[in-house]
Amino acid sequence: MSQNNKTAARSRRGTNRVTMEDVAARAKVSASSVSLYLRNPEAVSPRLSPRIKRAIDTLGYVPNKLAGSLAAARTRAIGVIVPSLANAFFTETVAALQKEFDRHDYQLLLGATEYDLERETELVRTFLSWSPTALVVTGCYHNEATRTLLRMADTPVAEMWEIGEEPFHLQVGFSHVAVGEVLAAHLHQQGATRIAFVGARMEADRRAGQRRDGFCQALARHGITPLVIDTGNDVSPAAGGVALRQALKQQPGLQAVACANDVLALGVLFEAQHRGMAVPQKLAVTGFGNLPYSQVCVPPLTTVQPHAAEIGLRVAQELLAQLQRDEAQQQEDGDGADNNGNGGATKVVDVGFELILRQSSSQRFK
Amino acid sequence: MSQNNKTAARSRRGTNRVTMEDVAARAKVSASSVSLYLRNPEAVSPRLSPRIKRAIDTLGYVPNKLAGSLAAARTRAIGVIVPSLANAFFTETVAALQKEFDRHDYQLLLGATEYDLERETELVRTFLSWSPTALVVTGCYHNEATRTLLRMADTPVAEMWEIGEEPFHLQVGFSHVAVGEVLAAHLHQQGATRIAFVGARMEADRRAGQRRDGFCQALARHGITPLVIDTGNDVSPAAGGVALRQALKQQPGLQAVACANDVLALGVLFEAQHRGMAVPQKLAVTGFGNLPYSQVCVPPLTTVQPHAAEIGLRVAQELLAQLQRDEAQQQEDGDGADNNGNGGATKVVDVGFELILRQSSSQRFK
DNA sequence: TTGTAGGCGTTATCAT
DNA sequence: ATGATAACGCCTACAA
Repeated sequence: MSQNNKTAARSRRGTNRVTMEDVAARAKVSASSVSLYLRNPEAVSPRLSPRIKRAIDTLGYVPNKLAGSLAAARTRAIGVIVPSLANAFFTETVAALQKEFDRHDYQLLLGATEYDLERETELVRTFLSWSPTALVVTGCYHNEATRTLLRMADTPVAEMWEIGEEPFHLQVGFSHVAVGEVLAAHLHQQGATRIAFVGARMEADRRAGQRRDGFCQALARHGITPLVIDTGNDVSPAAGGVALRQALKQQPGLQAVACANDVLALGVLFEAQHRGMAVPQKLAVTGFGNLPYSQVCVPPLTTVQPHAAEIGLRVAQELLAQLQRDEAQQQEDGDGADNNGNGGATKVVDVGFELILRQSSSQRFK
Repeated sequence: MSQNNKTAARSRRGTNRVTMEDVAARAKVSASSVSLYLRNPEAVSPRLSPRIKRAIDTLGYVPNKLAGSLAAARTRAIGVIVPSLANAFFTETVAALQKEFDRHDYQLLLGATEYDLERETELVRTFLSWSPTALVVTGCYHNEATRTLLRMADTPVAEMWEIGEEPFHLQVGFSHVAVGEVLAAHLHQQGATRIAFVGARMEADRRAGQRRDGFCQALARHGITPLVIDTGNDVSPAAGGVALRQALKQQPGLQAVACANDVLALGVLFEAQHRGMAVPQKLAVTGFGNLPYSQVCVPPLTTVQPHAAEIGLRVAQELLAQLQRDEAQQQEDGDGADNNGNGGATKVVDVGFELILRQSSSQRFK
C-alpha cells in the first residue's frame, strides 16, 4: 500500500456508507435506474424493480439527502424561527406547523431568537444556507440585515403572529393593537376609570408593546390615562404580584389591571387575594393567552385567546399551496424563466382572536 | 444560442445563487482560499483576508451547507424525535435541547411520532438521510426496524425520558415504574384501600403504561388490587370526569384515584366537586406532570414533577461532550481507524423525579 | 426503459 | 500561505 495505486489513491475518508452505486451493483443495474426507481417506482420495468428493491433492503440503503438536495437544488426542509420555545403560544404553533408539513413530507428546522433581532439575522442566514423550501419567521418587524437576507433569498417567506408592515410573501396573524383596544373597551364599559397595564419585556417583545399601545390609545380616547408598569424580563406570577403592589402605591383607588399575559395576571390575582382585595368586586383583572389554568383559577380569568394552532395550520396550508403553484408554473416555463420562488402574490391572513369574558372582570363599577 | 457553446451548454438550472467561486473571483483569489478563510480566518494572510471579507459582504454570500456537509461528510444538525409536540413535557425538553445545541451552533431537526412506532422508524430513516451529528429519540422501546437503523448508523443515539432496555449510547430519563410505586406508596400510607388508576393511551404511551404497572404492582404487594380505567385516546378533563363516574359505579366506596397525568386529574377534581364528593376528605386524587394549573386548582393537586428541562439539558451536554471526545480521538487515529462515531462507552443518567404533596391527597383514611 | 456523463458547491489533499 | 484538483453522492439531460 504505497505508490502503485492510481485511481483510488486519494480516497478521502472512511465513508463506509452504503451508496446508490452499491445498490446498483448489487442489483446489477445502473445507478440512474435506482435513482429513478426511488423517485418513481412505476417508471422502472417490473423485471428490474424487485431486484432493486431487494438490494435496497438487504443493504439497508438510506438515501443521502444532502447529495440529493444539492443536485436537485432544493431541500424538503422548512425553516421555522420563533422567539422562544418556553412560550406555550409558539410551541402550539410549531406543533401545528410540524404536523401539517410532516404530512407533506417536509422536515422542520427549528430556531429560537430569544427575542433578539440580531439573533434572528443569524438564524435566517444559517437557515438560508440549508436552501430550505420556505422560511417561517415570527412577527413582521426585522432589522435591516434580516430584511435584506429575506428579500434576496429565492425562498418564500411567511411571517406569523402579527400583521402589518410590508409583507414578504405571506402574513398570518392578528392585530395586537386591536387586542389592546378590545380589552380597554371592555374595562371602560365596566365603568373602570383608574386602570393599570402590567406588561413584561415590552421593548423586546414588540407584540406585547402593541397590545399596550392599543390599550392606552383606546383609553386615551375616553380621556383615561392608564398607569403602565413594566416588569422587565420577569414573566412570572411573582412579577405580577410585585407589579400590583407598585400600582396600588401609585394609584390607591385602582379599579382594573390589564396584564400582557395570563402568567402575570395570575400573580395579580394571588396578590389581590393575599391583601384581601376582592376580585372582581374591588379589582377587575384581565390577561392574555387563555392558558389552561386561566379557567380553573379563582376567580376564572377574563382573557384573550389567540388562535395559535390555527396560525400554524394556515401558514402551512398557504405555503404548501403556493409551493404547488410555483411548481406548476415552473413546469410551464420550461427552464428559462428566472422565477424567484415567489408566486408573485403576497397574502395577508387575519385569523383574529377571541375575548373570553370570565368572572375576574364581571363586576360593574359605578 | 443554439449549438456553438461547448462548456456552459448544459447548465442545468438557473441557480443564480452566489457561490464561493463568485466570491473568489471578486476577491481575485482561489476558491480554496475563501474556503479556508471561512473555516479558519487566521490561516489566511492579512493581505488576502480583507479582500475576501469585502467580497463576501458585497456579494451577500451565504455558504451552501448542503454542499459543505456533503463534502465534509458531516452535518451540524441534531435530529430530535418526540412523541408529540402537543405535550408540554416534550416541548419543554425540546426547548432545552434547542437552547443548548444552539449555543454550540447545531441545528435542530424536529419530528413527532404521534406515539406510532412505525412512524418513528420512518422519521429515523429520514433523519439519518441528513447525516446528522447525533440523533435524539424518546423512550427506549423501538421496533426492530428502528433498532436496526439506529444500530447500523454511525451516529450517536440518545434516548430520553426513560431508562431501561439496552441503551445505544446514552439514556437520560427516569423510571416510570418507580413513579407508579411512589404514588402507590403514598396513597397506601394515607390509609386508602379502595383505589383506582385512571390512564389514557396506555398501550401506545409505554411510559404511561409503566407508571400504571409500577402502581399496580406496588399495591399488589399490600394485597390491594386497584381498579384500572383506560380512557383510550381521550386525554382531557372531560375524560377524567367520565372515568371517575365509571370508577364509582364499579366501586362505590372508592377512596383514591391516581391519574396518569394532571389533565385527567383535573377532570376528576371537577367531577368530584360536581357530585359533592369532597376532595380530599372523601376522595384522594393524584396526577402526573405538575402542570402550571395544578398548584392553583381547588384543591391543589398532589402530583409528580418530571424534570423535563433537565433531561434536555443533560442529553445535550452529554452528547456534546461525547462528540468532543470523538473528535479528539479521530485526530489521534489519523485516517485509518474505522471508528463508528461511538466513543465506545454507553451512559445511563437517571435524573429522577419529585413527588409533590398537596392538598388533594392530604387526608388520612382510617 | 436503461445507461452515460456532467454538474451541484463545497471540503480536503497535494503540490507549489 | 495559496492554488489546482479530486472526491462527496446524487440528479438529470441526453443518448442508446
